[in-house]
Amino acid sequence: MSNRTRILRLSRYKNAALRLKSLNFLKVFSDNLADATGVTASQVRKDFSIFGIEGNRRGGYQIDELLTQLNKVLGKDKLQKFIIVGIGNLGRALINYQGFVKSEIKILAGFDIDPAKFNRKADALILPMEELPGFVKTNEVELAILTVPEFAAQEAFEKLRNAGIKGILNFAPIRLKSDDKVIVHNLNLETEFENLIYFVNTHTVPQD
Amino acid sequence: MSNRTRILRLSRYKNAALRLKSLNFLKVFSDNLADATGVTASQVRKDFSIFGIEGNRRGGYQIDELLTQLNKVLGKDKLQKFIIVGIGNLGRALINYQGFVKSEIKILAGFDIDPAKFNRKADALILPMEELPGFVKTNEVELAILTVPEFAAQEAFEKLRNAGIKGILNFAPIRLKSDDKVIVHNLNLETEFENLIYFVNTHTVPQD
DNA sequence: CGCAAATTGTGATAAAAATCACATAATAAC
DNA sequence: GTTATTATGTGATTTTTATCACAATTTGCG
Repeated sequence: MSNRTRILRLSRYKNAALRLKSLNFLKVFSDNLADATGVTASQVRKDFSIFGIEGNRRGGYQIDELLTQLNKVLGKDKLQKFIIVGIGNLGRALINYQGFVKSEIKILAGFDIDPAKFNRKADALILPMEELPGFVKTNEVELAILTVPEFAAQEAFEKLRNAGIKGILNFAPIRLKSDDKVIVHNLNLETEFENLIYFVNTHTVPQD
Repeated sequence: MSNRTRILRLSRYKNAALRLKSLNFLKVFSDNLADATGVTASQVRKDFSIFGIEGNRRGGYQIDELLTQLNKVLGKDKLQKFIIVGIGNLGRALINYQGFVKSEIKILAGFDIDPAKFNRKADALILPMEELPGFVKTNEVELAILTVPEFAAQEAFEKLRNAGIKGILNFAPIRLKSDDKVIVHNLNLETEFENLIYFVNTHTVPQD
């Protein structure tokens, strides 16, 4: 009882709660979160109930308490260290992205095979692939982002697997052959574009 | 009978078929596509059947014919023109991304409020926001990508809406208030990261 | 040509996800 | 302190989505 869409919704609730907190709200109700995220109020409550997150009848949810619990469920109560393989346009953008700094996500280093991209400065460390296994071990990294071209994806994936990486966010447009040692989450930008195109062309409104 | 996940799967089938075509395959069976995309063969057939895509019993699907039909359903039988608003790390990466060139997706121009980012060269046109409505009209653009910071998202959205944009791929971490004139597809990278973190931390395997 | 093998297409069935609806509890008002 | 009001939490129900299973059809082979 823990599918992907439900977890995605928990993330959204957390973001909505954070925004309300920044507006000095102290408590929040299921229908506030529902409005902010575009689901029904009972969906919110059901999701919470499945993860044992409780509020007070009539009193709603204390935002601070709620955030603590959501972060705990989502594993954001501790720093999550990533590396990134493939420093093209997208890889570079992610490494420079400032949106994660306030959250518990940190991209420690990038890796590439192109010496022209290497960079030993601490703020945007880019290292040769050969150093990947050592780096992963020393820094106890479990998570990786894969932003290499399609033809290089499977090989890069094997290297990450062998280095002991446990989870990969894969932007390469290919389904990686994996056993269940490594969890791969695929995110294909072209597919997302196509999805939007479909709904615009058919004038139908998807329920997000 | 046309939800988002089903359309996402059609995109994946298309990508898988393209890959097989590049390996000189002429026909493909539902279980090939199933293997390549990680679903069941009957799911593939059911998806096709819902969109009236037919193969031959015993003969499978002719790849060329299948691609034509999938592209038609997905609206990729004609060029889809995008603009992009917000030229930060991610916006710049998408504008420079080469992955779309072979597909029917083209990003015509970027828009920003920062004069330092303006660029009138044809290959990576970046214009001031004031020129957006005119550009959209002249070039008959219906689709946009929104990569501005959270605080600027709602305002940028209104401008896109007023300019006549019909669909928006929104990377800003906020749910935009919209009527049904504009279709908004939200894609929050932090949420995707959190999703992976959850499944790695809980050692559960999501069915992708 | 006729039989065997393989694959589709889809109605029936099962599983999963979302919504409903209401008893239960907390809060506020007087 | 009693009553009225407002939210939650969750079992029951409905809706949606996916799988099963098999008849129908095509292809290949002797």
